[in-house]
Amino acid sequence: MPKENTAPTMKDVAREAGVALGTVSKVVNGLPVGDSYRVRVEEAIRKLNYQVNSYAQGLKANKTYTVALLIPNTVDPFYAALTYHINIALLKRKYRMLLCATDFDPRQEQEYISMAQHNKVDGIIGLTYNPGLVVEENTPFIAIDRSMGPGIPCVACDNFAGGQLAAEKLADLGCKNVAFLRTGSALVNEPNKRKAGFETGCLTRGLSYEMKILDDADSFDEFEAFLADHIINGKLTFDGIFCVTDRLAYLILKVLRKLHQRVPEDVQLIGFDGIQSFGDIDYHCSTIVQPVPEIAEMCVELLLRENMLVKPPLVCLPVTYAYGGTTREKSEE
Amino acid sequence: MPKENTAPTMKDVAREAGVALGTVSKVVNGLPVGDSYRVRVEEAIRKLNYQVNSYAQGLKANKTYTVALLIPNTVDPFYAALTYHINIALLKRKYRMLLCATDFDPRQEQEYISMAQHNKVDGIIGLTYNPGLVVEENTPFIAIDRSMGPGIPCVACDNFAGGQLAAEKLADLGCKNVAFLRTGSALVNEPNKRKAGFETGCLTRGLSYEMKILDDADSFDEFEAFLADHIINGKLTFDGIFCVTDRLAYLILKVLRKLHQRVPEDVQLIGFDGIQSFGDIDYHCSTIVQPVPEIAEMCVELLLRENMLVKPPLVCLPVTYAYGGTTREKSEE
DNA sequence: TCTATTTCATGTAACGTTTCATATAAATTT
DNA sequence: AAATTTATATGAAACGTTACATGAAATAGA
Repeated sequence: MPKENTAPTMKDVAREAGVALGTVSKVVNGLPVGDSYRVRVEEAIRKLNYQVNSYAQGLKANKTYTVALLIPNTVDPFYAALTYHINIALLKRKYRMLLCATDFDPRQEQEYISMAQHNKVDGIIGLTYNPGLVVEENTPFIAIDRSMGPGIPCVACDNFAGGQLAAEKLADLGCKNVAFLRTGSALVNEPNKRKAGFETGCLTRGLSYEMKILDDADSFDEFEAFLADHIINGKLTFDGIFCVTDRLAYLILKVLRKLHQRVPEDVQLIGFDGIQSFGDIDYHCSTIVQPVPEIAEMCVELLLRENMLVKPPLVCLPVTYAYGGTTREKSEE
Repeated sequence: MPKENTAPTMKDVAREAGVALGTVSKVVNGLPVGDSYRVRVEEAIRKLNYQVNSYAQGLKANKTYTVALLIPNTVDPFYAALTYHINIALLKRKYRMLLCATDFDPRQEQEYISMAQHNKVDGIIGLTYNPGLVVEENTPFIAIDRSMGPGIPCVACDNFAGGQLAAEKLADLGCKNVAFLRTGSALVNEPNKRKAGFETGCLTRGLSYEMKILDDADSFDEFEAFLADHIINGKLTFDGIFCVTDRLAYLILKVLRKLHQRVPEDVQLIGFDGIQSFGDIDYHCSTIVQPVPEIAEMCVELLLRENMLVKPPLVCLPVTYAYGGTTREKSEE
């Protein structure tokens, strides 16, 4: 009779089915077992409502079936979307996700990484900004949006192509004079290629352009000063602006409103990331959309891939453009 | 000499320090040990960079040090905020969080709950809407925003007081004729008290009011029809609107704009939840703010409380009002 | 100085799995 | 029909902990 008030164990199943412990283990793991045995064991499992204890499995196998997600927070919509899709991709493979919100704190980032060496997680998917972060080459680590060094794959959207696409869109929509706006000093990360891509797009399409880069994030005033400087006779000299993130686009939209510039009539605005209001209602702005579900799937696939000898240093996934009200659309596209 | 390529175990520490296994265990768990032993063990721990294997601990103690969070997704900003703060509260107590995104699917909700009975998690914090959900009385479960039955505590903000506060604010700001708008058919949940609270507030302050409740979420057209019906000579008969969520307020704001009603000049709008753009920039609308960090802390505290005999059926946490641009403020408040 | 008592480190068993060497029964060969 | 091979179920050991019974050393009492 199974013990009171406790989940049934393999031993209980073995007793119930009248077979040996090892036989139950084989059935549970899909290894070859005589049919009559298999049937009896399966019946006992159903009767007792048995489920394997994956912590005991992990102890034996020296695996934890847990992957840590290192991410600043889950409140920023882009991080939230990544968290959601990575969680789904992991659960699909019977892995748990240990959520490690680092709040951009280098100390916490390093601490969580040291966990991996201690076999507390089987691997890490990390979106980090701390330039001094040390990840040893043999650590099972997948970096998002940043190359961490040899042997550590990086997954990102095609940031260069995204920048280029933004320039082309603005050109298609009739812009002549455009600007690129950026904040953040994280020069180590892939998203910096957005600038280069935009520049290339502008050159290809003959757009005249200007670049404005600030170290501080959310520095409303400085951008206001910059844009105010480019107003002649009440009219902005730019007819198109590409912001490095949707978050920045949100701020710039407010700046433009304050400066009495109409969007998209006077100036068209394109952001980057594909953030949606309340997670799903509509796009904050016209934007270059990152393929978040695909990025998530790729991170998990790479991390759990058996043959880790084949480690691509960088995987770029394609971006798309989405209309979000801050551009003048030619047609229904 | 410790084994190659493997995290050091207690055995390694014991060998290094020249003490018995049990002594190391005691040191690790802060149990009384002779000073000379403690020093040697601590030194060995530092030298080998040892960390306990909490899966082995859990196996022994029949605990997993893991709590499941059942939540529809992490993309909706309110869910994202809860996820973030619950994660922090759990990590603070050395517990892991298993994120279970249910996507509102009753099958998944029930499946994750059955996990708890199988000792795969030590407890569950759940934000669910499925009315048929079965949670047995002895299950360690804390429900958010919904009473699940006897023995299952519910944590929520003070929804009634929130509704009342919204009515009072609108009255303070000079409204005479107000409306309450709501979507969603989840009549089982605590947030329904927002309506009763608002009604009470209106009666107390002598506001005339109207209630509009739709089953479908996000039914832009129906609300547009409703509000259009209340426009006389181009002017809305309401001078104040209370929306059951910030999400709905976002939609209503669009409806009002379409109907050429100015906010807050013609009509003032108050939402509920305290959602901020991009997680932290500014409030979407003037709103009743839920104390999300406190809700998270309370859920975790209740779930992990030793003496679970003292199970309060319902814990209400206080709400506050925040200005978010959709109300006419008298002063700097 | 010798026994009685206390103190505290030791080492073994157990938690729920998996794996592997062993044993048993069936199938094949001669 | 006896001997050999093959197939496959069995059960013990091990994974890294904790808890408890054991025993050795140190202190106190006479």
